Amino acid sequence: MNICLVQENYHHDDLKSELIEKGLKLLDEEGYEGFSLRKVAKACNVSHAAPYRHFKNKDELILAIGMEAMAKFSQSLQNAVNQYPDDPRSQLKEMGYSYIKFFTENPEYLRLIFLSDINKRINNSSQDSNGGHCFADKEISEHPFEILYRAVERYKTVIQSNTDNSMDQDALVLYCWGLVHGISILISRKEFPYQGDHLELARKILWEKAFA
Amino acid sequence: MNICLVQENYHHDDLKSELIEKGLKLLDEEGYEGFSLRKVAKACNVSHAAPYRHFKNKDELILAIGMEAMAKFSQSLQNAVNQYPDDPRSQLKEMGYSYIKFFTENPEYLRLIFLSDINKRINNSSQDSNGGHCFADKEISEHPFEILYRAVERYKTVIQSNTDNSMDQDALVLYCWGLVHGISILISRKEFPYQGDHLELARKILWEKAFA
DNA sequence: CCATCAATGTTTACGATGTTAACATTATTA
DNA sequence: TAATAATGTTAACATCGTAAACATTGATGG
Repeated sequence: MNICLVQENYHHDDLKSELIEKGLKLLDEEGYEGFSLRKVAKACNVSHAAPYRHFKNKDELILAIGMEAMAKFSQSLQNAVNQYPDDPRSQLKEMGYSYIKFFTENPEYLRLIFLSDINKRINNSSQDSNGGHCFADKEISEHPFEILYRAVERYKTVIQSNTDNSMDQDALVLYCWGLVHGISILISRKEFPYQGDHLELARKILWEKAFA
Repeated sequence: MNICLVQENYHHDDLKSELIEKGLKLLDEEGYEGFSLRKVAKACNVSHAAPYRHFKNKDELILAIGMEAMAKFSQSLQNAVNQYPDDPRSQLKEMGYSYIKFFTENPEYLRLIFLSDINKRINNSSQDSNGGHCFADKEISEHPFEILYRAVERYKTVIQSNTDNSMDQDALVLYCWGLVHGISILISRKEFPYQGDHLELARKILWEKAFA
């Protein structure tokens, strides 16, 4: 009955992955508050203590789910950059737009990343041992922040050759990151009252003002 | 023993206020995760079911606490504006700085406002009946968003007379709000890696770039 | 091929929590 | 002063995270 290419685990073929997958689904359906270990276990047809064989506790499972979301996020940002191989300014614009679009389309991911301390955990573990290029055991390109950071670096060379803008790198990164992060949150959480296409408005801001 | 000017309630003089007050304290001390109705009740020397006489459920208490925080926040923004009675640009700069400073100094408030759906609740209730100038039964000046919105309005008249900046009001508000909101979150949650005075960096961004 | 063992899943139990219902007490008021 | 509404308490229940004891299964070495 159970056809599976990679029979990594026995009893339940790769329960670990299924917990993450079903957990992400539960998170989407019931939101962060409605999320519980026991529900995830039930969704996997498994006793409520089974997850403890794969995750130290609830936070560890949420962290793993967050890694999954973060990987998709990184991929989305990287795709945006790749659209403009030789145009740092457009790279940054498109990446900013993707940033906002991602969280607008996945509001629960935003909650997840905000609530769990994923970012801090990732930053810590990346300093530890593996040079910062690994999300737990999930093979992944990069931390979203690194993608953004380097995009800003390239952007900086462009705007400095044109105008004599003297913002240093740190300030510029905080400016760019803060802007897209804040807009993402306001739109995603529907805190910005506006009758119209929020994403279009955001796009206009990035293209015509912030990163123009 | 119990000396109190306003004996609003009997058994326990004004338990409702004390629940909010002790709740805010608990939130500061133990964070959002460590917050529980029963702990708050215990902090007030009251049975764990007593809060239900004053709040429909846990969320309602958290909402009330959030209102309290929001009122402080509004006050902080208003103070910033008042520093520059006749200079819209400086008003916006100073308000943006206060915005960031407030959340940097009260990280738990940020979590609170983010986690509870305070903003949405306020927006809804402000459309209902009272014209948007009331936080539940807490008398308060204004919703922080309104203060910001009107500051941007005034700012807009200034920048349009100087340059021919054609951003419409909505875009400009989202730009300003998103920027300070995002920077607040990144700094408050220590997600922005920087060895230096974060607040100074933020101030520089607002003064020399974003709202210059 | 079988015995051992580690990996994985189950059952049971415990304490904390949110919530409700039934009851008790106090302040207000008719 | 009696009735009533407001407020607080106690008891109970379901859910939850977590841990310990136990069971089962797949892998491994003789």
